[in-house]
Amino acid sequence: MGKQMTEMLKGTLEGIVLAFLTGNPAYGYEITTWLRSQGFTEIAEGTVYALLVRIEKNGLVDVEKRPSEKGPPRKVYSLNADGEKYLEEFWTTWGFLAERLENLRTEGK
Amino acid sequence: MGKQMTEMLKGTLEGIVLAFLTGNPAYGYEITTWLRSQGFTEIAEGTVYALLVRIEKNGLVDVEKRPSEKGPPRKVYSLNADGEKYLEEFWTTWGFLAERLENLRTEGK
DNA sequence: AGCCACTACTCAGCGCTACTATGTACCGGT
DNA sequence: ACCGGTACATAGTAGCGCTGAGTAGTGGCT
Repeated sequence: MGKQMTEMLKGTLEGIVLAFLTGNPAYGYEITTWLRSQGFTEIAEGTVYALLVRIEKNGLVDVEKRPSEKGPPRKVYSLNADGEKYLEEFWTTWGFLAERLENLRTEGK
Repeated sequence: MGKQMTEMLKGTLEGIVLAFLTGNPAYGYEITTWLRSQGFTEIAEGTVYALLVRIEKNGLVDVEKRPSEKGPPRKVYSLNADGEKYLEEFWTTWGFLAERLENLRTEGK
């Protein structure tokens, strides 16, 4: 993956996943597949699982184990109240940053 | 500083500084002051100087030492050809990310 | 003279996140 | 028996921004 993208994903990947989870419970493998379909073709599986462990530990998601038709049981993650609040803050932070950068890109300075 | 902002700045702060430097040579203290005026009130001085050392080492900027009216001599940084190229790639990367996030925010998924 | 504020740069050590690389495990088709 | 697809896990690494401290020069105030 490009080094720039790797660095830029820090902080944003978490928001992306939480946003995807909004009203849409999903499991790790599914999230990875979705990310790839969105153009994040080089995001490693391990990265996603590590992120899921983290947001679970931080209490942003609820987890439910479900048997799979194929392969090992799935861990289905869904956004809880704390996660929604955290996601709101994420959008605020990102909104500020995006606005500043958009200004820089268009105006020059 | 908010933890989310800290993480999100990784990768983007560099681009912000490089963008500021476009056609506008500046020194560390000046850049710090400008960042604060842009709303990045909590970015530490040390962070900026470390970033400047890094982009200099990576050959993205040229440096010129100039005496100051007040205080120690200034190190004035200006974007060079490699820096401009790097900045272009930054905008491409950021553009992709911003588009994906904007979709997520508005559409839902 | 002594003190303080502002200007200006430096550096060691830390925390966090994404990546790399590898391993485990279940199932179906051939 | 083997392979490919599904599904999860984890130890170790690299990179970036932050913390906290230090060094130095200038000018103003008392």
